[in-house]
Amino acid sequence: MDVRNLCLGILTLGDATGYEIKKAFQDRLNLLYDASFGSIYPALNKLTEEKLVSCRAETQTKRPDKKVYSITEAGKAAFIKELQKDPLPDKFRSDTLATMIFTHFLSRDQITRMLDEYIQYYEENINALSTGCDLKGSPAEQFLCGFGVAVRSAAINYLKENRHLIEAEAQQVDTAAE
Amino acid sequence: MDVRNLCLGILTLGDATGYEIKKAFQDRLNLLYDASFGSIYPALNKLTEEKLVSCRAETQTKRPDKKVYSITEAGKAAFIKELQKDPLPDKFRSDTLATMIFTHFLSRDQITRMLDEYIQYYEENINALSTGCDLKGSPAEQFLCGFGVAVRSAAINYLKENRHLIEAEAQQVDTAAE
DNA sequence: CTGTGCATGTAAATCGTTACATGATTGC
DNA sequence: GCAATCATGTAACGATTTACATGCACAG
Repeated sequence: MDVRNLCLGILTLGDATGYEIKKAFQDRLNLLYDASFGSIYPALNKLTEEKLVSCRAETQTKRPDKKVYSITEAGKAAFIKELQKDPLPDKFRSDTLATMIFTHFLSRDQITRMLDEYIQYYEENINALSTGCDLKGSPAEQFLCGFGVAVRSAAINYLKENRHLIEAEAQQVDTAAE
Repeated sequence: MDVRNLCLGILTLGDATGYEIKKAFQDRLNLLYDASFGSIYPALNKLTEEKLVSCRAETQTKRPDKKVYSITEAGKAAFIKELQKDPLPDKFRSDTLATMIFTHFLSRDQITRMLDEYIQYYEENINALSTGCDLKGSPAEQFLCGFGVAVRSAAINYLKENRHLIEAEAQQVDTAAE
């Protein structure tokens, strides 16, 4: 699923402008996928060319003109076909966790700070998910929200309960260096 | 942290060939970062140019020649400097979860199959982590392993306990369609 | 006799972000 | 006055993957 197909998917939920699609990426696909204007607008132009979406211009007096996109029947069919494909495996990349392999090069304070910030980062994630999903959203979206919260809560718990394992290690290094 | 710096980091743990570094990505950075030969070899050549690693050729009779890389003092310093930087935020992208937003386009069987495969995928992840981290590895690596297992276990639990939320939804659609 | 492991590398293609370009409006 | 929101787009750049190119050894 690339930006192109996700734009198509978002348009199955209702007409939208490129700007609104970008917001949908932030709201509905929150923490799951992000896309910049630099990828959304070209995708939308290409989809229009291929007749998978149609576009009507709305002139506005006090704002720049809008281009409102709607998915076509052909677009809907293409998207449903895309959904049939086997999903690609998840991709996860964490700078913080990769750094932790090399904690022996860091001071205890640095490790502590890194862990604190990582925990805080996950807590912010949870807040963003909770406020974004309370009440509003389809059952599927609530399910996904709950998933995000469950996984991040587990991460926080693990970090809090086991951080001493790598902090203690650094302590020893500090002591040994004296 | 790009491939370049991770190669440097892996070389702080001992000399290695490009081929062995690739394996280290799979073993030590398992599920955290992957890199292909197409990125490792050019990175190693560049690092050699910059004198951050040194390279000695080992001719082998029954195998192609090896190039064994060692990190230099300058390389070690550069890597430690890199570690001081604020880590970039995590990146997570899941095709499967993104697909789930659009479960209303899928049949109940498809949803069930997708969930089964996703759970199985996480279970395989956990097996890979467990076998890879039992006994061997530094405390930091064991900590990371434990983290991976904790997070994935939570994911599996959530999926098992809440899958009915999106499966039930599909049921209703099927029934309504009759 | 076929697949897997060892071993290195290049070039093209992919997919995306960042920065740039433009400009009005509204809230603090 | 300054930041944020609305609104669209292009071009350059970046990082990495994929496919290609080559080749021997060993196990099943």
